[in-house]
Amino acid sequence: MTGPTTDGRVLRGEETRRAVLHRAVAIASVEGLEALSIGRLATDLGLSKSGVFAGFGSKEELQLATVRAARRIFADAVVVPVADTPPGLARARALCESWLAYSRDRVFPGGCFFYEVTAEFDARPGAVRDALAACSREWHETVTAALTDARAAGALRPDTDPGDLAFALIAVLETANSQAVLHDDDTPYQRAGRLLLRLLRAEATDPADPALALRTAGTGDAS
Amino acid sequence: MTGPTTDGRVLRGEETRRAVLHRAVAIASVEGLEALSIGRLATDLGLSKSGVFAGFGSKEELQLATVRAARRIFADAVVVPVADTPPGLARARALCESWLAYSRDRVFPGGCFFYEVTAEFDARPGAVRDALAACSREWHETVTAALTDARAAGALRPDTDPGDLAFALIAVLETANSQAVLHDDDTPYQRAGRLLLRLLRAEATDPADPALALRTAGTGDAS
DNA sequence: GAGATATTAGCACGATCGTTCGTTCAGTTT
DNA sequence: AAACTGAACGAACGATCGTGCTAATATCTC
Repeated sequence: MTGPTTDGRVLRGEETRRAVLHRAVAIASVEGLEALSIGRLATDLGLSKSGVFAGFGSKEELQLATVRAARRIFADAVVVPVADTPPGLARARALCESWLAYSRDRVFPGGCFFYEVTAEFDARPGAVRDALAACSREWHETVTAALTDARAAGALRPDTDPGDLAFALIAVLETANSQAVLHDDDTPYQRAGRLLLRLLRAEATDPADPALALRTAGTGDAS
Repeated sequence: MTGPTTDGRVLRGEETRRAVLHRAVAIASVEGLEALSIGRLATDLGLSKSGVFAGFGSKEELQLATVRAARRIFADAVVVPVADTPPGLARARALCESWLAYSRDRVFPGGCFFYEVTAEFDARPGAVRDALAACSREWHETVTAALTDARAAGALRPDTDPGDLAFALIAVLETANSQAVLHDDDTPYQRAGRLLLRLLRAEATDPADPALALRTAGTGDAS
C-alpha cells in the first residue's frame, strides 16, 4: 500500500520538473549541457533557483535527467513512427528518413541533441558520458538490427556487414545534421538523402527493391 | 623594410601567446572553447590572469586565436604530409588515411578538435562559428578538389559527384572519431578504414587501382 | 647612461556559478 | 482542527568568471 492515490503535491512537482526539462533540452541542444545553468533555467521559467535545484539535487543529476528526457523525445520522433513499417530493408530506410526529418525539422532547436552533447562529453569521464554512450549504442543497435533483419530476409547481400553499413548510414546522417546547422544550409540533407540510397542499393540484392524507390514527396504513390 | 629586426619584447610576448594557445587547444579539444577560462590557463602556465588576458584582449579573441592555432596544427598533421602524394585518387586516399591517423594518434588529446568545437558552436551565431564554418568549408574543399582531380584523370567515373563523395568520406572519418572517443574503442577506426576503401572503389573506374590497394602496415612496398 | 615601449603582475569590480539553509505555503492524513 | 509532508521561495555562502585599472619590469632606441 504505498498508496499511489493521487497526491497533488508530488504531481505538481513532476509538472515543474517536466517544464524545467523541456527548457533544458532546448538549451542543451544549442549550447550544450554545461551551459545549462540552474539560475538561468529558474529565470526563464519564473521559478526560484533553489526551487529548480531542489527538483534535481545536483547539476549532474539535472544533466542526466536532461539526457533521459532527450532520449525519450528522440525515440518518439525517430523510432516510434517507424514501428508500423515492416521490419527489414524498408524499416532501415524509414529509420534514416525519419532521422533526417528529425534533424531537418529541428525537433531540438539546435539540431540533433546528441550530436551537440556527445561531442561535449565524449572525452570527459563521468556519468553523463556513460549515459550518452548508452544512447549511442542503443541507436546503432536499432539501425543494425533493421539491417540484420533485411539481410536475413535476403534483401541485403549475405556478405554485408550490418554493423559497417549502419555505421556508414549514421555517419551520413550525423554529418548532414552538422553541416546543415553549421552553414545554415539545406543541401546537406539532400546530399544525405542521395547517399543513403546509394549505400543501401550498393548492398541490396535487388537495387530496384521497392523499399529503395525514390519518394520525392508524400508516399509518391499514384494509383 | 618594416624593420623586422628582432625585438626581444614582442618576441617574448609571442612566445607566451604560443604557450597559452598550446594549452588552449588541448583543453578545448576535450572540454570545448567555453571551458577555456583565462584564470585556468594562467594557473596552469604559472602566469597571471591579467597577463594572459592582455595577450588577447577578450575571451572571444582568445577563442578565435585558439581556432586559428588548431587549424594550423590540423593542416600540419593532415594536409601537409600528403603534399608529396600525386594529385588525384591517391591523394584523396592519403588525405583520408592521414585524417584517421590524426584522430587515432590524438594529435589533440580529445580527438578531433573541430568535431568537439564545431558541435559546440554550430548553432550559436558569432565570429567563432564563422571561423569554424570557414575551416569546415576549407577541409571539404580540400577533399573535393582531390576527388575532382581524380575524376579529371579518369580514375573516378564521370558521373561521380565529388562533393557527394567527399561528404561521405568525411562523414565516415568524423563518425569514426566520435565513436572511438566516446566508447574508448579502436574498432571504429577499422570500420572506417574498410568503408573508405569501399566508397572509393564503388566510384572508381578501376576498382583494382593501385591507389586503392590494401596497405596493412608501413608503405607496404618491398623493393 | 636616459627615455620610450611592450610584456607582465597585482588588485579590484560586478556578475554568475552551484550549493546550503531556514521558511512559507498548499495538500494529505488523522 | 491538528499534525505532517513535500514543493517552492528568498537570502546568503564561497568560488570563479571576464574585464578593467595601475604599477613594476624587461627590452629597444638614442
